[in-house]
Amino acid sequence: MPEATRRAVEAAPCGGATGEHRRDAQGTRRLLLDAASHLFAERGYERATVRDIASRAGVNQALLFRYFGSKKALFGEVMARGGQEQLRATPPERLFEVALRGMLAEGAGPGTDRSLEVCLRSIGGSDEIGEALRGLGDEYADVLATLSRADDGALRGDLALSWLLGIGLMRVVVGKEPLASADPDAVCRLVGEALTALLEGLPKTE
Amino acid sequence: MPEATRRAVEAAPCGGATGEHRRDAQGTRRLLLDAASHLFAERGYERATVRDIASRAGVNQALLFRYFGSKKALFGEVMARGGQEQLRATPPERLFEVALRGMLAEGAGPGTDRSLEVCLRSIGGSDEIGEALRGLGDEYADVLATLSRADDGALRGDLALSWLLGIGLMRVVVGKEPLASADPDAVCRLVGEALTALLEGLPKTE
DNA sequence: ACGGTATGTAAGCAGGTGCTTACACAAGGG
DNA sequence: CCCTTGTGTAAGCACCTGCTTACATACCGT
Repeated sequence: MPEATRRAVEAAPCGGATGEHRRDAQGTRRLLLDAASHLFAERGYERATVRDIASRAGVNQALLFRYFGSKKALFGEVMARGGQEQLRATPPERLFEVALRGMLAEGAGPGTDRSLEVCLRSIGGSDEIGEALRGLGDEYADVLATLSRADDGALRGDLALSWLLGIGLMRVVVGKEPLASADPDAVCRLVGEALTALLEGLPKTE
Repeated sequence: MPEATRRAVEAAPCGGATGEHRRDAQGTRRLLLDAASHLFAERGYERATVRDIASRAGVNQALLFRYFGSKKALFGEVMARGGQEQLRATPPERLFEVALRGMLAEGAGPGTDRSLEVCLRSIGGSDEIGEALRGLGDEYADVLATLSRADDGALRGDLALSWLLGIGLMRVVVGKEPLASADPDAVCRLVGEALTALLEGLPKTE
C-alpha cells in the first residue's frame, strides 16, 4: 500500500501545492478515530493493525500512540463514541428489530451503528477486549430482559441477544447463503414470529 | 541390546508428554493432532500457536511441519477428523438439540464434538479459515433446512443455525451471564418452544 | 523577528509468528 | 563395519506486531 489516502486538501489555501497536513491535533485525532472505526468494523480488533489505521488516516502511526496511548485505548474510544447511542435512543420494545435491521443493512451509512459488528469480528481477540465487548452485550441483554415478565426474563433476554448476534455472525462475517442475501423484511418477520414465544413485550408482527 | 525393555516401553500407553519419545512417526502424528484439537477448541485458530501445539504434544515444532506441511493443513486435518461425525450420526430432527446440548455441556468429554466451538473461536481468523468453517456451517444448515416444509426452508435453517451458534458464542466464548450458567434443560426448552414457530419438523417439546 | 512548543515524521526496538535449515542419533541392510 | 534412511532437535530466518525514540518543522505569543 504505497499510496495512503492523503488527507484531502482543505479549503485552506496553504500556498504550497504540496497538500501538506495542517497542524490540527483535533482534526487528526478525529481522522484516526474514523479510520479506526472503519477498520475495526471491517476486520475486527486483531486484524486491524495500527499501521493500517494510521495509513488510512493518512498520518504517521506514532501520532496514534501520542493521542491514544495504546491500540486498546483507541479501541475503547471508538466503542464509546457511537457504541451505545442506538442503545439509549431506542425504546426497549423496538431495540431488537432496530439492532437486527442495523446488522442486516449492508451499506453502512454514516448513521448506522456498527459496534455490534465490531464485537462479532473481534471475538477471537485478547481477553481484555472480550471483557470490553461483554459490557456492551450486557447492556443490550438488560434491555431485552425487560421485555419478558417471566421470572427467567434475564435468560430469555440472553437468548434473544444470542440470536441477534448469531444472525449477524452468519450474515455479515461468515456470509452464509441464503441468509446473507435474504430480504431483511423476511428475516425480521421469521425471527419476530418465533420470538413471540420467548418475549411477550415484542410488538406484534403485523 | 536390551530389546526386552524397549518392547515393554512400546507396549506401555504413552499418555504423558514427558520423558523421551520412542521413534514412532504415527504416534507423534497423533499426539500433534490431539494437542492441536484441544488448543484449537480452547483458543481458536489464530491464538493457538504452532509452538504451543508442539509443546503440548511434547515434540519439536519442526515435526509439525514435516507431518502436516503448514498450520492451516493441520487445522484442516483436525476439523476433518471428528468434525462431521456428529453431523452424520444424528437424525435431522434431533440434530439441533444434540448440537445445542453439546455446546451447553462444559466438561468436554472425549466423545463430545467441539468442532462448532472451534468455529466460533476461530471466526476472526484469516479468510481461508473462514472458508473452511463455512463448509461445516453449510452442512449443518442443509440438514436443518429439511425440517421445514416452507419454500423458504433454507432461510429458516440458516436462522436456526444462527441461533445455535449465537447461543454457543454467548455461552462458551463470551461467558455471558446468566446464560453461561443456565441449566441446559431450561435453555433447550425455551429455544425449542420458540423454534416450533420456525421449523415444524422439530420433536415436540416434552 | 524569533524562540518555544505543539505537531508530524522516519527509523528502530523487543517480542512474537509461521516456517526452514543444519545437524544428532537410532535402526537396519549391504 | 559403514552407509543410508527415518525420526527428533536446536537454532535461526523473514516477517509482522504494538510501541518508542530521536529528530524535523510549522505555528504562535512575545
